[in-house]
Amino acid sequence: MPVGVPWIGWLYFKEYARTSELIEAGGKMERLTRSFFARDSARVAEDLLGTLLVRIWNSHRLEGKVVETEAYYGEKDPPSHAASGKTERSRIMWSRPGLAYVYLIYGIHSMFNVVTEKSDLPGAVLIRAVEPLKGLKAMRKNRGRASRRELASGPGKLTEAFGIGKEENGVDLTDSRYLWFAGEKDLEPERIRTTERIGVSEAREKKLRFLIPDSDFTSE
DNA sequence: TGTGTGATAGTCT
DNA sequence: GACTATCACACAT
Repeated sequence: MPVGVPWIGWLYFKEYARTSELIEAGGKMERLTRSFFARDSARVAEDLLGTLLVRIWNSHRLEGKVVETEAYYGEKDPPSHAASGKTERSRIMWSRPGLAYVYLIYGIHSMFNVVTEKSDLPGAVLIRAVEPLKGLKAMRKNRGRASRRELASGPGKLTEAFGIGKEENGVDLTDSRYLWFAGEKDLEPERIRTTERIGVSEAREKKLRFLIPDSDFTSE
């Protein structure tokens, strides 16, 4: 047997144990389950505010409080990727609720969404900003020397800080060891402001952007 | 700069 | 006609 094999096994075990340790570090927060996401997109977007985005990245546990989201629907929602039917990229919006939908915009920025609604009904919620709580050092490794406010106060910044890219597309957030949402059983409902979505030219009348108005960590 | 779309052209049958 | 490949172009949660 090659000398390297036991080493690789040992490293793998160490990494597994370290990840398990990081997963356990959540305290009283419980992972959000499929039924949470299998609802109307706007309700999910609203209820995600105040929950925790948890990411295990490079043996670090990163946490951020969700402070800004946007809801997207299907055929009758022109700005949605699902509006023009299934494509190679957007087909995941029809899949199981609770999966991550990550796509590239402007060829550079990854956008992190979670699939909503019942299976076969397209829908998603874009996570637009989080308040960095844990793992700020690791986030700065990804983002450079950014202030706490600047680390994740926008959809592209957030994915960069949390190391979320196209590899995370299709990840089951109700099941993954590396990426999920968590919330307390009876989370105080947040004070919420609704506005029109950012960067959409159609369906402006729909107020489908949700944010915590007194947070310093939204994209405004 | 990746993705989707529409135009055009080529191949199969 | 059906299907595929290539390309130019517009535009982007």
